[in-house]
Amino acid sequence: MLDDLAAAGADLRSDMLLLDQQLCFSLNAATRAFGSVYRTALKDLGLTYPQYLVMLVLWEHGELPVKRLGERLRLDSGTLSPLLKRLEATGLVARERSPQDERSVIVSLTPAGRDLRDPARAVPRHIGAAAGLSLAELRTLRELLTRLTANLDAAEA
Amino acid sequence: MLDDLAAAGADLRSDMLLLDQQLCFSLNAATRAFGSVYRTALKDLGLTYPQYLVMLVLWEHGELPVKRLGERLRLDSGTLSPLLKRLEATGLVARERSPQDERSVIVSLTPAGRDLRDPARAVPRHIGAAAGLSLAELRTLRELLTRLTANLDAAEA
DNA sequence: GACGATTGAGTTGTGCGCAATTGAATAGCG
DNA sequence: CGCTATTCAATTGCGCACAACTCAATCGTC
Repeated sequence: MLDDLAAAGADLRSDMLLLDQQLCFSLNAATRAFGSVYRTALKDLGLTYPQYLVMLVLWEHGELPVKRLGERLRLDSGTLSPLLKRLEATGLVARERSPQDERSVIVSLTPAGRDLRDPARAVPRHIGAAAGLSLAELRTLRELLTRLTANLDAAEA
Repeated sequence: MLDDLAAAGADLRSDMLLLDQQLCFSLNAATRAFGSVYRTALKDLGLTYPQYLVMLVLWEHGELPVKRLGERLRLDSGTLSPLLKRLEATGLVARERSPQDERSVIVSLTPAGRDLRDPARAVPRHIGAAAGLSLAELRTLRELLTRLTANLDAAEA
């Protein structure tokens, strides 16, 4: 089959297959390598990588319901609920039912959670250096990943 | 410090910080979106996404020790051992101690595992279509991810 | 206002990912 | 040869991710 296509001079499709397979390897490897560097960088802050991502959103937005947090991070309540309980247990975050809609839970920063923002500023600097890619390359990478995610999510639905 | 740089007309560094933060979001989102599409595509085969990655390596190499499998996939025995036990339980894979070196375990395909390769060929085609990126873009993406991983791993060590 | 449908969090169960540890087999050095 | 150090797989413990489900609150329609 591969020979047939090669013989036809159009191995574009088989290239696509190989690339896709290689892409799933490299995407997974990159995510875990990224996570690994973040993990060591976040160790002093007492945060895991996913917890740090949640804190980033909260530092940006101040407070918001679990639903919005999940949309922003592409995570559902099955993941967020226990994670937020842990963040609450460490005193970084507060959770309370919205008075307007008793179904939703508003997640907000405690003073300790806000105070963590400053020491956390060192983290992306460290990662940026370790990544070793140019600004243009990082931009390209982010843009491709964003489009890939949008396309995949659209195809899924 | 950020102000100093901005005053110098070079917010390249702060751009880097923002980009890095956005990159960790998009990288995570993309990985999970990818995994989600693979999950549904692999449902009929009875494989999870990580199990599929293991099978890909085995389909390519025939058989190899757990160590090599882990190097190829950037996974350690803590992840692979239970995963391989599950693949063994479903009858796709066999595990046996190497006679040359009793420490290492050789993982090989059973006939059922080999037979799964043909129906599995439909999977990357489906993902490639859902990705919605050009061949050139996929190539660029893979290349950037590979370099990113290499750089991060080097920085980690 | 009553009621079925929908929405938002939470829980449970399964599997992945990693750090830390264990234990057995091998390699290397004196 | 004997002893230590290293290597490899497996295990344990913890946290993340997701599917499936529960339950309460809200919305829509009548």
